[in-house]
Amino acid sequence: MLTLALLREKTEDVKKGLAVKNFNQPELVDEIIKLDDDRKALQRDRDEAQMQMNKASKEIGAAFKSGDKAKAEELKAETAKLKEDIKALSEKHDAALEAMNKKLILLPNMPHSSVKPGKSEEDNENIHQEGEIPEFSFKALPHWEITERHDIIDFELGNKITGAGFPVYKGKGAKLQRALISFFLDRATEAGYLEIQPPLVINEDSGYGTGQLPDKDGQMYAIPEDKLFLIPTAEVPVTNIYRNVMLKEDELPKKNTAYSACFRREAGSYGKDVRGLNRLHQFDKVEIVQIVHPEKSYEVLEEMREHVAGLLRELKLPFRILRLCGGDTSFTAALTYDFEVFSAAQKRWLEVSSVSNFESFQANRMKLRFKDKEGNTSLLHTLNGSALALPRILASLLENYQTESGVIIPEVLIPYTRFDEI
RNA sequence: GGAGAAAUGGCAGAGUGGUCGAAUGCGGCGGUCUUGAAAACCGUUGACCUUCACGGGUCCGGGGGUUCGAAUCCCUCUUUCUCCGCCA
Repeated sequence: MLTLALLREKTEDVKKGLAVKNFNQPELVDEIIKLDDDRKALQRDRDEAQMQMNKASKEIGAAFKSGDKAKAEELKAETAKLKEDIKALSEKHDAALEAMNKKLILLPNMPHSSVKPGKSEEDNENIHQEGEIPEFSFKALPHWEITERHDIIDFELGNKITGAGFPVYKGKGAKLQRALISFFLDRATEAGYLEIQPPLVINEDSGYGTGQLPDKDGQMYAIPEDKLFLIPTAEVPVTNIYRNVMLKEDELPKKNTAYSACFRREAGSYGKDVRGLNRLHQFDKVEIVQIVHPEKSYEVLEEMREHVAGLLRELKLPFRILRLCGGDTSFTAALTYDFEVFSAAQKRWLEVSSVSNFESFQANRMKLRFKDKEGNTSLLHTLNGSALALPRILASLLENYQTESGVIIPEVLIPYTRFDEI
């Protein structure tokens, strides 16, 4: 959620920024400011009435104490009108506040100045590419054939137990997955992140805090009976650790990492994109989250980007980094880098990580603030990134590292898998 | 799942209808003293909204109610603790 101060001070800049994100209701900004003006006027009136009421109550109390019952009763009669006024003004005030908030949460985050306009993923900017794309002297198999040949991931079995998009990992497939999780968590720990095991189920307040609610609930699996949701990413429970929190400046930065299963309904997905491990309803991911001083967040974004790049380098997977255009940058993000690995048999780039700076957008919703040395409070900045999402890493590992007879395990993973080929 | 008790400032813990945003202690910050530190002593120490400012308003787990007036009474939800039951 954008701050009212920003809307007021930089009204035109905000409108321009939102246009980069293809947000087409600039008039909302003016409406919000107008509603806030109304609200302030109503608050002044209500506070004035409340003050008189408080004064009268004290006088009544004093009258009773001094035994002047008649005077007390007289004063009491006078408060009736005040009471009505306060009630009416309060209701109007609350209505204006609610109307304003309803509109305010419709505004997406402002994009960073480096974000270029654009409609979709086609307009994303390729800013970096490295690693060698493997060549095969034999016919390379897509990962879903490799997994079937070696019986390490069973998609059919998942269909039986749950439905499409819930594969069953078996034997070396399960172990390779576990190895990757441990590898990623260890690297995050070495980089100073505190490992967290969060709940996989969240309440409405948490969904609201990170922006999945109120209007993206269609992407989450819900448990309506308990008003709970399965997490779409560990970002949600981990960032919500800091909901309604006041940190001290010297506690910054807060660095957390978490492995979790992630659940996504992926309503509207279809076609070849969903083949094999490319798009699942349940998948594993290691997430990194940082809560930082507002002046440091872009520096930290680069640090996180470098962390993710380092993982892919160690796995020796060819990858590229995209700076997302306005249209593809999520509602809550100011700047996002996507990481894609090349999957050698499908001959496709697969998204394996998304690293974003949310600036104060989430912090404002969550009331996540810090107190500086002068005692002033201000909003913190939040960032997160996948480091990394497992299924597509697994897909490209299987495809890129395949031999005619099997799959070689990347060297850095062997201490974790304790086998060197499949 | 059943029965009971509780939820107050960073922490501990008073406060059962009236100048209570809240005693006291600890902790934090500033100062006196000291070569320095400790101890002692003095002062200070929550958030939010509003105002150019003075000031005003709100907040004692969340929500609602009674009352001229609620931390205090009532309803409800949540959480914690104790006992019983069940259980990885």
